[in-house]
Formats: sequence, structure tokens, C-alpha cells
Amino acid sequence: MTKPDIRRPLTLRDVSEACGVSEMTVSRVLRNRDDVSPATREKVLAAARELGYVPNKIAGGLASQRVNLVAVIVPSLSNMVFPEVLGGISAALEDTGLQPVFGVTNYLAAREEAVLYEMLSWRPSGVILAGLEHTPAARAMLENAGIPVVEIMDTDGEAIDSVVGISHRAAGRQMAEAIVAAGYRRIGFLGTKMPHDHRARKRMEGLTAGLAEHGLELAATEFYEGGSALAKGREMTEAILKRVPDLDFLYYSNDMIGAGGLIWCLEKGLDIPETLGLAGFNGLEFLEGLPRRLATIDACRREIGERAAQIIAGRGMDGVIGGVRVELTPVLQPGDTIRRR
Amino acid sequence: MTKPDIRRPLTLRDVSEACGVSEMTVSRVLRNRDDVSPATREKVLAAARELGYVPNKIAGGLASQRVNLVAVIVPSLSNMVFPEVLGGISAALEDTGLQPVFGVTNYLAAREEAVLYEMLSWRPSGVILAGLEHTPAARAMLENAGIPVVEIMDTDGEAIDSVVGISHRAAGRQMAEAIVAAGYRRIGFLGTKMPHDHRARKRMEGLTAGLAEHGLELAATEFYEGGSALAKGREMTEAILKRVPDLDFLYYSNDMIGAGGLIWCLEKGLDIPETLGLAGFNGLEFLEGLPRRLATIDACRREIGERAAQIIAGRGMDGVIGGVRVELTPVLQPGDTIRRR
DNA sequence: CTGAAAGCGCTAACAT
DNA sequence: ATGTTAGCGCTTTCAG
Repeated sequence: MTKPDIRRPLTLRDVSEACGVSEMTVSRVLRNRDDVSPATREKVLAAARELGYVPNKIAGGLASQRVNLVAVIVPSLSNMVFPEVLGGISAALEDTGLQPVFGVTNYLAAREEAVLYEMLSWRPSGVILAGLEHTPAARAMLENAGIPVVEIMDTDGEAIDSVVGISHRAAGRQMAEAIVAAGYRRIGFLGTKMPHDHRARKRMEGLTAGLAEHGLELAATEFYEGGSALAKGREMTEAILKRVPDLDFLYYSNDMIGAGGLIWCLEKGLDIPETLGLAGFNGLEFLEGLPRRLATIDACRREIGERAAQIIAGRGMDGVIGGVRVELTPVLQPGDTIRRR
Repeated sequence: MTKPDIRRPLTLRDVSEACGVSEMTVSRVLRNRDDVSPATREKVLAAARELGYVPNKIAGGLASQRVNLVAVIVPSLSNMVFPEVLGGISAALEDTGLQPVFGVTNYLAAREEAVLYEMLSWRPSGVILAGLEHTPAARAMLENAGIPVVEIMDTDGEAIDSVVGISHRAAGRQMAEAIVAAGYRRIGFLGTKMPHDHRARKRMEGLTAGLAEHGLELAATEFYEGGSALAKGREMTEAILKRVPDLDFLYYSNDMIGAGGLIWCLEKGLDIPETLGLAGFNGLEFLEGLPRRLATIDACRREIGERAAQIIAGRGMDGVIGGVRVELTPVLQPGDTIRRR
């Protein structure tokens, strides 16, 4: 083996010495600049490959004051919606030379602040983060960072810079309209107890407001935390119907608990959607395998990721252009659990 | 609306000037070193907070030759198993000062190589990556990186450094034993077509080998790609039973398609587990909400993440210690879909 | 097209 | 307990 035994990571200088070309020119080749003669380029590439040189982006980033990282901060990875957003971001960033870096907050504002601080300390080219609600310190950091910031998922509120999402209040209202139009009158809401899931809260607010316009109000609510969402959906459904047996519609704050509820109802032989209507939220692909299709509203997860990434990718690091606002309009998918009339 | 002052990112020097303390001491305070007097510490902290200073880890990393990042590379985020691994890693890294950075390969070896190259160029403190199969170039990079490397999920093969996982071949065998012991004889395998899901492949190999020991062989196989796993599970189950109606057991390569199959079978009124037994793989929490509990083998996802992170966190950057090998032994959960005798 | 010099913002290693 | 000096490995800028 001709490799140096020393475990010091290789530097440009090592490559330079190995091929007899100046460090500067080696650097040019490795950055794919086109002002190098083909001959030298080959020589350099061969040497770099031979040695197994991996460039040091820390040094490069410091020297160039430019880093190809995009910070992406989401509340959770465990409910299938954010992984899809991340998929959209990754795909859209694919050929831009930009690289997403993910951070998770567990729906904790303080954790978001900490993760953001950590990520900004790497001087990324942009930030994508979920939601419009942040601690004052987090807002300040974002405003001062001097890089494009895209807040995603939610458009109900004031954005720091750009925003891509849907109105969850409108989604709640839209569902209220559909429920009322289908003739349901005794509506229950089932959701997570998480106080920091602002979007679930807004959907409930939208639902309530929408019902109010028809002189209706929620007949019952049920909240949960932790555990398997599918199992919780079953339990909550049983519980809410025991408490308030005359409900004729259940609106779940997400498809997973909705699916659990649906499965429970079918097992009990309830007449869905005649006696009881059901609806969830998100438009999870997962619903396609269920015995009946749960009514839902697509949250446009992948598209949100893609659009957000495009906004970051499309803007240089210089002058901060005014924020872009993209409000997608989700479509209600009535499935088989809202009666048609 | 637009802020008039062009915002050059703040440096240590700005903080230093703002509080009249040398850059060096400011640096000490910001790194929480205890060799600074409380008085100066407060002064510095106040100034830093006031200015909204965010340290530049690029410069810090270059100067100290040390970076608190751990590269984590997984094939996918979309099937619930890796998000759980990442959760375990994040939790275990929580108070170590180390920060995970995630990369996704989509089960593509070439993509893994590219992501790895990118991540190593940031000189992380360690690497955690799924599987033992890598391109030669990727292996070379890992061997030369001079940092701890933990390969996770799978122990069937030769590790580069450390490894934490389960034997998927053994899991397949274990399932074969349980199936045969329960008296099933006509066994079908349903799985993904992905040629690069080595672990699914090994489970199938283990199953085949285990059956062979009892003079049995697979009576049918069915593969899918893309789409909703739950829906695919239904379709495949219908298809395989149409092709080979006398099957008495279906082994699915993951719980999601298994759940789809289970739902389909229950709808069709098949006598589960008497006429037909079913089993999946992973031990997804999700199964708890289903009408029957699908038999499965827990893949120990969270624990794998935790143990891998501990290995990285427990080792300094100096001398590379011999690799650690952790083989967890997953427990078969028979659920309600394997008959008991 | 190629090279030499001068930092990027921070911290290790010494002073004091 | 605090300050000074000298880089970390690369890229920018400017000369050949």
C-alpha cells in the first residue's frame, strides 16, 4: 500500500504535491471550474482519487464565506407528514448544489430555538422551518441571519420572510361546510393534546367557526397524548361515543387517529357514513389500503417541501428580496365516510 | 420595510468591542469554559445576547479541528422504521454536545456514496450508517476518515468498525421455526422488489433456509414496488392467493404490507389464523390499532439508534479503538395471526 | 491558464 | 484570570 500511515486527514497540499500542480490549481479543478487545461485537470483528478482526498468544506466555507447547506427544521419525524415534506425538499434541492440538513424540535418552542441557533452557527444558505410561531429570540435570529427564511405548512399568521403552506383555519372551515352540507348536526372533534401543535389548533378553530356560521357548535371533544395514534383513535372514538352517544360526525385532527376510529366503527358494525360520518386530515397515502376511504383534506406536504426548496434555491445570497407568499388550496377528498346527498 | 443597514454577520470581535473584553476571553465565555471570572462572564454574555451574536462554527471547527456533528445516513424516511432509529440517536446524543445530521440515500448505493462524501467533507466526529453493504469507494472513505463508524440495523456481514443491529437471517429463520412449529406447510413470501434492500433479502434467505431444514420450501413469492404499502399489501395478498390458493401462511417483508394483507383477509372473512397464518416484520407500534395483532418480529429500531449513538459519543477522536459489535436479539411477537397449538 | 499572497473567524498554546 | 500570537485548510484577489 502506498498510502501514508499517518492518520492526518489529507489536505489540498497533499494532492498538490502528489501531482506537481499548485494548490490553487488543484482547488480550481476540484471545484469544477472551467479555467483549467484538460491535461492538468486529469492529472489532478487522478491524484485526488488515488489518494482518496475528501475536500474540507469547513476550510472552504470559511474562506469563501459561502456554505451549501439549507437548514430544515420540523417538529417531528414520527407522523409521516414531515418525512414527506423532507422528501419534497430533498428532491427539489437535488441538482442545485444545495444540501438539506434536518433538525427536529418535538413540538417544543425552546427546542426549536436551540436547534435553530445550532444550525445558524453553520451559516447555512437558507432556512426552512415549520410554522409561524417561534420564540422572540428565534424570530430575532432569523431576521438577523441575512439569509432567506421560508416558513412552511401554515399560512395563518405573519411570516418573517417567505411562507409556503395552506390555511389550516380554512381547512377546518371547509370541512365544517362539507359536514353541514351533508346533513350532520352533532359533531365531535378528536385531536392531540399537544398544546404546541398550532396547526391542529387552527383546524379546530376553523371547524368551530365554520359550524358557528350555521348556528352549530361542537357537541363534544376528546384529546389524547402519546402512544400509537391508530390505537388511540380507537380508544378515543369509543370514549367519545360513550360519553355523547348521539354524535353523528367525528372530525379527527389527523388521518392516523381517524383511521383507528374508522376501524373501530367498522368492527362495531356502525353504519358509516349514514349513522355516523368521519373525517381526518392530511391525505395520507396510507388511507388507500383501508376497508373504506376516510374523508380527508390533503395537506400538500410534498409540494410544500418542493416549493419551499425552490424559493431557497432561486435566490442568491446577496440582497434579501422581499418574501414570497405561496398559499396552496387543498382539496377535500370525501372518500366513503361522508354521506352524499 | 427593508432594513437599510447591510448586515455583515457579527463576529467575536464585535462582541469583544461591545464589552471591552478581549476576543479570546469572549471566546472562552461562549464556549462555557470555567476559567473566566463571573463578572466578565456576565458582561460578555450580556453583550452577546444584546447584539444577537451567533458563533461561527465554521471558523471554530477549522481552528479547533473538531466538529460536534455526527453524520447519520439512512436509506429512507418514509417507512416509519428509520424515523424511529433517528429518534433513538437524537435522544442518546441529547446531552453529549454532539449533533446528528441526517442524510437519505433512497436505497441507492451511488447515492449513499455521494451523501457520505458530502458529509465527510464536513469532518464530523463520527458516522452512523445503515447496512453493511457499501460501494468500494464508500468503504475506502470510511476506513480513511479516521473517525468512529457505526453500521447499524444488520449484523450479517463484515463491519468496517463498529456494528449495532440484529441478524436478519436469524430473524427469517426464527420465523420459519415458528411457522413450522405451528403446523403451517404451504408458505408464501411477499416483499418489496427493491434489489438494494439487503435486509429484506436476508430475511427471506433466512426464512428459506429455516424452512429447508424442515424439508419445506417457499410455495410462492410476490413482489411489489412503489405506491402505498398498505394498499400493495392488499393487492399482493389477493394476487398470491389467486395464483396459489392452497397457501396456509403468508410472510410479509414488512408490517405495513402485512397489515394491508391482514385487513384484506379479514374483509374476505378468511379464518385467521386457522386457515391462513400471517406475519410481518418490524414490530411497528402501528399494529396495535389493527383489528387483530399481526405476528411480527421487533427490529429494535430505537435501541439500535441509541446504542449506535452511545458508541460514537463514548469514543474520543483520538486513537481509533477496535470496533464494538452489538447484536441484539429480537423477540417474536406471535400476536393473533399465528395459530397456537 | 497558472501561481503567490492574504486573509476568512475562530481557538490552541503560550505568555502574563 | 486574561491577553497575545500563530495558524487551521481553503479561496479570493491579483500578478504573471
